[in-house]
Amino acid sequence: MSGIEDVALRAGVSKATVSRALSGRGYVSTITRSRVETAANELGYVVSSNASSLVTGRTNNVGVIIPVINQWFFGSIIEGVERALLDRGYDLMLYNLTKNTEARSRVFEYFLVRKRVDAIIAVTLEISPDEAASLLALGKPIAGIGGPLAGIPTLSIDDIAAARLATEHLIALGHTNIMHVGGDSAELMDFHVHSKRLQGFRDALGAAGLPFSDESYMATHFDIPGGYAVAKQILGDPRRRPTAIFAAADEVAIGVILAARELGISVPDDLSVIGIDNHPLAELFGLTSIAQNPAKQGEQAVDLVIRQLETSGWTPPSIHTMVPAQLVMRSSTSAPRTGAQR
Amino acid sequence: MSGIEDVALRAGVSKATVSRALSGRGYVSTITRSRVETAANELGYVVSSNASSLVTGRTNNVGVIIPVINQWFFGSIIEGVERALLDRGYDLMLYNLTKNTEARSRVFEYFLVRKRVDAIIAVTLEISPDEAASLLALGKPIAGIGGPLAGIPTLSIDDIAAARLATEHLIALGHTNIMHVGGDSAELMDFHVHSKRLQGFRDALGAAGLPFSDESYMATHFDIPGGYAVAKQILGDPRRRPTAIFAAADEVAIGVILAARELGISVPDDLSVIGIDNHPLAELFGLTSIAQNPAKQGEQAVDLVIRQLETSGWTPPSIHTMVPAQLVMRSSTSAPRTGAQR
DNA sequence: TACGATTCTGGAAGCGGTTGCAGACGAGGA
DNA sequence: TCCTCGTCTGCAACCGCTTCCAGAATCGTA
Repeated sequence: MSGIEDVALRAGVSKATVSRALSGRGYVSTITRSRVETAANELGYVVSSNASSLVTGRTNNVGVIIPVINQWFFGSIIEGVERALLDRGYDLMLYNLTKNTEARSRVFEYFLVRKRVDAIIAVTLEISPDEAASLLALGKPIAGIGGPLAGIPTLSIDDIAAARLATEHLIALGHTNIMHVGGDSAELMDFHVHSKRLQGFRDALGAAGLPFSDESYMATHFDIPGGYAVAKQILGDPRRRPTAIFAAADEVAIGVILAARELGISVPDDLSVIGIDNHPLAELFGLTSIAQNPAKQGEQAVDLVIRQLETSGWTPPSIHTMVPAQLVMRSSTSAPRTGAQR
Repeated sequence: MSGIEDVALRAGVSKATVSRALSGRGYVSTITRSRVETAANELGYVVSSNASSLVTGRTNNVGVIIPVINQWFFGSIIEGVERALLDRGYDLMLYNLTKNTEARSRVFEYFLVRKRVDAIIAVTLEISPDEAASLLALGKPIAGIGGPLAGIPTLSIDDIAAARLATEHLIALGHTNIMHVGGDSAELMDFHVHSKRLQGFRDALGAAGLPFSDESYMATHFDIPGGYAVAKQILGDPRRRPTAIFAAADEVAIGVILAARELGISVPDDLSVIGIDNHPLAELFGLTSIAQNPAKQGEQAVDLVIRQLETSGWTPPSIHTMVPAQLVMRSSTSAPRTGAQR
């Protein structure tokens, strides 16, 4: 474990020069720089980031707060964030913020405060005003992925538009009896997502002059079993059965398809299904979907905070950025069977 | 941003005493301690972990190296590790080590070296001897989840026994024509897993006097589409069709079930299917499985490294620990249709 | 009452870097 | 030739905490 002093000795220069040579700051002649570099290599020297941080005030760490890890959307975000951070030489500190208030407050009151991160990325966090305030109070660059967050620059697809797009696709195919299966507000995901996708659904129906009633919408868990369970209910009664279902997430849509198959309901002949996400399993189920790219959103969030960190005075151009989402057509949607409904 | 000096002033004591009071090390009278504590609270003081680390040499960070994030098994491990670490006051630094050699060597040569972590947890890493050596050379506590790793204490289920258990379950039901669908060695997962599960399968067949041939085994991607694709091939030819399939992971098994359903093959009447993991989706598909608990394995790995960190001289009792795995019976396995075979 | 053992506290020396400052040097312009 | 300016380097002062050491106060016991 050699220190900077050893390198200085071996290179025949002072600590200050070693520091300048290795960090690339200040004047160092090329000859000296290379002497220092070889000395450092020979000794296997590597700067103590602690000592360095202590004086510079920079940790080269970014904290990531995320409500779930084990779900495609969130896992992809982490992957994107991790890759982007490491590319830029930053380390990623992961905080899994579950609803469990004990662990939760600990993150806010203990972990985030200790001057260990330069910036924070908050992922679809349903946080209280108090918590948002305490994040802001840290005075560090923050970016969020997900719905608008008080005072924090965020990034997400336009959930309303995506839901409208999905619904319009069904309407364009000729469907008039469409149901929406959305997320349960008790879930960990930012509630904005659920309400916005419902909103987009309603908007599209309204624009097409189609009615919306309590029967047009059901909430469930945001996963395959959730979609399956609710579809079993919805599809059980043939008289009320819609000709199309817009699920707020692909996992839910896949659950719907599985339930339909079990009930002998043909997709898309008897029932069209569309989801949002373009989940890796969508291909296998031929699921039509609205594609979004969480890994890329993660990278963009990293951009947002790193840019604030590295170009002083820079602030994000807008408080909420919408990233694009497009329709990916597959075989789970088609025109309704003629005469089946109306 | 008040420092320890400010607290000392306000409490009317020296920096040394503040340090002792707040860290709980050394003698401090209760009255002084409480004065220091209120002063610290009033100022919103929190120690600079950098400064602290610099002198103590401890960072209170643990690095986690993991090949994939977005898969149930790996996501669960991260969740377990994260929870356990935060419980003990450690932060988690995440390194996603993909096959991509560029990013990979960067982790080994740059990130792990910088004295930023006290210990390392390596998850089912297929690492080269060089890489293993460079990990060991850090001189830090290490624990691994997955197959034996040269010189590194590891932790996993007994893959051979688990595979044997699964196969024996099928044999006990009366199956004699059993196929195994395993992982592709090109996958990111530690290759030991694949070969061991195959080994357990062969052992069980052998013990029951059943033949094993090249036709008894196929490899595929370790996910639902992988299982689906290979099952389409296997089940396509009725004459060669086995009465039971042991899939090396539940995701693969679910792919098999989906393929069987599409081909009109009844599970379990025409085909029994068993997997390993007890994946959350196993319930939905009625999948019989060998249950393991990756989150708990994560916690145990944390135990292993933290214990080494906090009790000097302690080393793990054994180089490789086997954690239990039990059979969970559901509806995807049953006796073969009488007369269907043999 | 005396004395050693314990408890408590402050001074000061680091931990391993970074950076302001000043001096030395060579080059270009007046 | 002299002066100025840009380049290069070392000295030394920190960054904010921990801990060794020594001295003071308190306590228990002979």
